[in-house]
Amino acid sequence: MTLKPTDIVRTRELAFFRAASDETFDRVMSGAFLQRFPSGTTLLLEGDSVDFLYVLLDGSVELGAGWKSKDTTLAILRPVSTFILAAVVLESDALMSAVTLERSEILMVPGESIRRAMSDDPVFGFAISEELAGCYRGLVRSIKNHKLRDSTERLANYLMTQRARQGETDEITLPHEKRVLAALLGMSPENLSRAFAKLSAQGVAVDGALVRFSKVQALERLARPSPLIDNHFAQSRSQLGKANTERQQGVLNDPQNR
Amino acid sequence: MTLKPTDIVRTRELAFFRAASDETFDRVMSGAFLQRFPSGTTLLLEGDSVDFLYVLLDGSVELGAGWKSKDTTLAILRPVSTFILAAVVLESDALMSAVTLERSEILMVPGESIRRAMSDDPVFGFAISEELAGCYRGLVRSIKNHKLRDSTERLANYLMTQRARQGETDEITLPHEKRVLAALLGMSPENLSRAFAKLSAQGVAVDGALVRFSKVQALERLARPSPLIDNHFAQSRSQLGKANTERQQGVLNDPQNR
DNA sequence: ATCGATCCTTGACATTTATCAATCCGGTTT
DNA sequence: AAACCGGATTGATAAATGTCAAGGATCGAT
Repeated sequence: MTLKPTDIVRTRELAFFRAASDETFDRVMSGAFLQRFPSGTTLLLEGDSVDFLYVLLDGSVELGAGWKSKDTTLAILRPVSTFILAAVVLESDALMSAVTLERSEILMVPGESIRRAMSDDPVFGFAISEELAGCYRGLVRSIKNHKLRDSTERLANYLMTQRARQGETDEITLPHEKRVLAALLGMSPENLSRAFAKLSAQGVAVDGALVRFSKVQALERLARPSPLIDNHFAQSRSQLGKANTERQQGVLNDPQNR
Repeated sequence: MTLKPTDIVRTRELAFFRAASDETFDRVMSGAFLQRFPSGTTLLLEGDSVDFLYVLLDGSVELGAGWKSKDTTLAILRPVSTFILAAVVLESDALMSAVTLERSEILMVPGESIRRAMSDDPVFGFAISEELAGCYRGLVRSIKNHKLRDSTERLANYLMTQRARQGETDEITLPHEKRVLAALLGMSPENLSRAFAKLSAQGVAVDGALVRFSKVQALERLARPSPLIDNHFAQSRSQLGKANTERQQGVLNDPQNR
């Protein structure tokens, strides 16, 4: 599949590619190629040795892992974002599996190109460090979210985050099926239903994918969002001098979340 | 507190300092200084803006976080290791608190020195990326450990890891108080006691800090350690061509664990 | 030797979450 | 319209974990 100009533009939206010189960028992209996958495709299994950086340009991808017949979702990615960067930098095996949740368009960049560019272009190298640091901090937030909050509190904060992203309105649309959302929040679908039911006391009304808030303050009092866990404390778009590369891994990796 | 030659040597044990040229290393260290802290000292609170890379040279440090009157331990560090590297790279606030668990010796390196060296010395910059990638993968392992295993399984795997590190013997010494160990494994001290009791069926006998194994195979069958979660699958020391920079964050950050 | 502090253990109980089964609902096919 | 399907909900139950309280072991200081 050949690369269209529009794919190039979207790829360059990534903070660490924006930091690269044109020369570096062109050299990295010269070995890259685009692939389209149907929904439900396993892109990689944990333990696979892969030497490509994956760039999700369209669709969505679930990162997960399993052990002893149990499975868990670690993150859901939306465009434009990358995955298995850490494995590429260290030339090691993937620790997570990746499965498409819908038809997806994915750019595959040879790992060697990335590593060479890091060595050749210190600005690019620094930007990769920033990206990795952001991913790391996203994981720290995710762990705190899981270890410090019960399922209802996680849902409440998820709703507050969505609300912040969808414009502080009192009606939002859930971007995933509820069972996917449940996996993302680390609970069973049954418990997600019950968590929604509990939040009716805080004025949360669910109708399919639509969620309406009638008592935002009560919800916020329960959610108690924190800038040290949640990443929606909008540096307003304008004052965003330095790109925020942090990822809300394990809660939602959203391109707005830079 | 002035820097002794031995401190310099120990600091250089860090993979990313070993990668640096002498010139880079000297420049980074020129602004650094050593501090000694008694046990129980809070080095930083989550949310603090700090611009130092902390290098633990002696003692041990607990990284933790809290929310709504709850607290959790994220990792326990032993020499030689660093913390808040990600915050330094991104010039942002700490997401975790750090408290000394014993009298500790800590080298503090100005963040600006690190960032400048990353830009000036691409080899050093690359090594920092490797370090960050290793920390990231350590956190992924930690999340998998917590979401896929129950408390008894986590303890069983912790014991297997310690056994591997202490030389595949059938008697090991726990390196922490049991309540610290409980926090590290994400359970209450009470449940740690019960988990030990359950493992007596697998031939685990506890006597204070001493743990004896009489049925290693049974224990291993329950623990089912995996190279995709646990990091003790010894690349034997000799074939260790490339340093393994991965950190077992949240389980134990051990200097052997490179 | 005794006291006291700290840590560990144990039991009873509450809470949280998962699991299983049944049902419901919306949309599509026949 | 009837049948059907997948996802979502609800209820009942079980398992895992946390909390509270009491008691026991250990160690150091007096």
